[in-house]
Amino acid sequence: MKLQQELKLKQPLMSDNHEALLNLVRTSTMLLKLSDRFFSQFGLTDSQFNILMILSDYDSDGLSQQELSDHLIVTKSNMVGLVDRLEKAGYVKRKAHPTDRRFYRIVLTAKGRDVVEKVKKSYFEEVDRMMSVLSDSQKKSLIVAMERLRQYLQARQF
Amino acid sequence: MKLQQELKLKQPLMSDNHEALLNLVRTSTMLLKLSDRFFSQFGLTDSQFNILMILSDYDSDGLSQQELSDHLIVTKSNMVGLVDRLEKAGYVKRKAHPTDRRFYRIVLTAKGRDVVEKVKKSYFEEVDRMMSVLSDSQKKSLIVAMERLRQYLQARQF
DNA sequence: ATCATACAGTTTATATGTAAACTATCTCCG
DNA sequence: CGGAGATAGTTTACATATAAACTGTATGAT
Repeated sequence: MKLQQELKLKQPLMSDNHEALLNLVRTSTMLLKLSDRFFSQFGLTDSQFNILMILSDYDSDGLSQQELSDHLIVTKSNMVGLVDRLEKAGYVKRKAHPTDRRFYRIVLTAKGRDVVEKVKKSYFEEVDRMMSVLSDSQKKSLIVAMERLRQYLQARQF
Repeated sequence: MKLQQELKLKQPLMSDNHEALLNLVRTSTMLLKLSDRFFSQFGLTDSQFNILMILSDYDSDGLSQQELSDHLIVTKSNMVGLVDRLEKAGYVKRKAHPTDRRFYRIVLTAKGRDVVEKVKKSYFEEVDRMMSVLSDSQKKSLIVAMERLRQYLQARQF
């Protein structure tokens, strides 16, 4: 649906730029809510799943909380609570760094590895269902445009 | 930048669908953070600005908290705090509905109208700067794809 | 050697967001 | 009329997110 209708605005949107940005943000919000609802079946949140996914890619070495924060682009203060809850649920462990006592190494437990393997599969099926309405070329153009935009925003230090 | 590098993943992403979704969400998050940082200059948040924008489109009649929730796709329980803070800042007022005592009508104060007019102009300039790297046809394709995706997700009741 | 500086993690205060249970009010139907 | 159900807003409990101030640890330069 057109954004002007969705927002029930009396006046048309200001510019293509604003319309593109709002469409982007609004669609992303929708996808995030649907993902979160999907993960709630498994007692997980979107953020928690993403952390488990990244850890499963690194496995035995683990990552520090700071490194996890960098991957997910969240503050390290936010990561404290995220890891707390995952640890409480038994999915990850804080292991002491062998030489540097400032660090933890966050690693998946066996339980955590099981959960992420189970959820990963059905989440990707859900993603396929959600995104199936876009053509291959629409998806490719979208990826190119998003990469270009992020590249630009980073380079210009917005 | 490619997502696989950004996420420092050892393994490539699962599918075009997942790559498209992650690009979308990640770029949106970035734009939201930049917008929020922009609004913080004026002591506002992104959500607060959006509410003021919608109210300025409706003006004297105002909207109920439920209607505002519907516009912004947030729960009515969330709207309570948002309106509380805007009221405390003196930007909006809760006016009693003339006939139905369950409702408020949320209206802009003079101060609220001033703020939104001032911020709106420079925000749209900021949006133009942020989005300027995309070509007109990229923006148009993006808008079309996002509308199509939202339409589909709504129709399929995901 | 020690002292300044940098770095990892935590805490606190604040904002946004959800779901579920609650209160107050309204409306409609028998 | 009067009660059942719908509706608007609130509260509570929780998760996520930031910024800023803090603690503890490591490192490097003088």
